[in-house]
Amino acid sequence: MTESPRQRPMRADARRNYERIVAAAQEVFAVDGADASLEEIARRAGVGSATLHRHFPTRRSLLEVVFHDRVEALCARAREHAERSAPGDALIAWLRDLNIYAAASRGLASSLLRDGRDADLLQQNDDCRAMITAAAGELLHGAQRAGSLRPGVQTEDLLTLVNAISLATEHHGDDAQANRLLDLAVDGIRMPR
Amino acid sequence: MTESPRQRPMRADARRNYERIVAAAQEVFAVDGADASLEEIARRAGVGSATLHRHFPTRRSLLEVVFHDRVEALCARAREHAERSAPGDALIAWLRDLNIYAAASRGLASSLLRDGRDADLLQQNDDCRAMITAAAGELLHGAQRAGSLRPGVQTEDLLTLVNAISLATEHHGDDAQANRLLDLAVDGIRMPR
DNA sequence: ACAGTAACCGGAGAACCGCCCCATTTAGCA
DNA sequence: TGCTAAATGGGGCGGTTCTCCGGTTACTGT
Repeated sequence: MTESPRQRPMRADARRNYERIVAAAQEVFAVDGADASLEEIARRAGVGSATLHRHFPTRRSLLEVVFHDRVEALCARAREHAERSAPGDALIAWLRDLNIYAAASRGLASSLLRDGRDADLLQQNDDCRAMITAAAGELLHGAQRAGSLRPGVQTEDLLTLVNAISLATEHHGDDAQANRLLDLAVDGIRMPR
Repeated sequence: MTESPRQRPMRADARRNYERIVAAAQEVFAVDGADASLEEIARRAGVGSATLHRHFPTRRSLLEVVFHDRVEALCARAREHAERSAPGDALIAWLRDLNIYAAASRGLASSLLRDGRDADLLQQNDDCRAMITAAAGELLHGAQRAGSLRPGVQTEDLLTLVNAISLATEHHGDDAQANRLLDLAVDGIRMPR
């Protein structure tokens, strides 16, 4: 769905294969999670593995494209929450959305967020991460201005924490646990004094 | 260090290889993390890969043995905390220990905790997990009796949460972040009302 | 001391994986 | 229509986990 307009408009056959790969990846990732076999994706798309690797040099770049739309939807929800709810509630509600999304994506968000930093190959298409960070940052700012958050909470940390919860729970396939853990993190383990 | 006393006492050569493998695994896991190549471990131990797989049918069973000692030390610290500090503080302090331990172990605790549940092969040697759960459970009970914890906090959830933080941060190699995230989880994201 | 036997070993091989080279095909322009 | 640069994908390489099985070796009972 989302193509990258290079300098030249991309040849018709290239475009066709590109889209086939994305479609296949969508299916396979949904079933096997983000660590699915790229070979299998190529096979199902009916292209050689070399073609897949040419279009998507890294696994991450493929994930990026496959989930661009969903991430966009998620960010749209952030805006909705911001309009509908009080700043503090909006952030919390959206964190819940994010958690559900990540859990449903079988390690995807995890993979997207995880090596955002440690990928030395900077400046690779960080689209999804950037969008999520932006959405989170805005909600967080609002909540902070309204005084609904503990001071010193960083956007980066918040995202990593939610991501951590998804990472740890997705293997259990246990959505309820993911929600419990988020509640725990939101209100804290310790009794407020 | 820790051998499993089967029905028969294990032949001398078997014992020797077993220990060589554990020693090699210790080194290799420390360098490459919990997903290190088993082949490499066998190579370094000077045994065939079949021998490794006979002694340790799963990667997890190897990790189990390699980190038994460290986990024991960690549980000992739990007892120390329980004696020295107020129940609530003891738990929090120990969670910090656990977090540091997990971070230092390069994905080990993660791997140990992660598939504790989803491993269908029940009744495989769950030693480490059991020890940690027991230690955590005791501290948690104490803290709960003293009223220092929010009600409804489960041992399982607590461990998973700390584990999640380690999982998410270890790739950054950023201990400071791990600590910040734990603080966040302990006191909560939201302002107490 | 010396079998005999059961336990143990490890090389080789099957079935995967990601990644890349490069001879071949093909789309689009003139 | 014919030329050229772009795109393709089979097949190879080096890696993984895990298993089979013929050969070796440590223990045991006489």
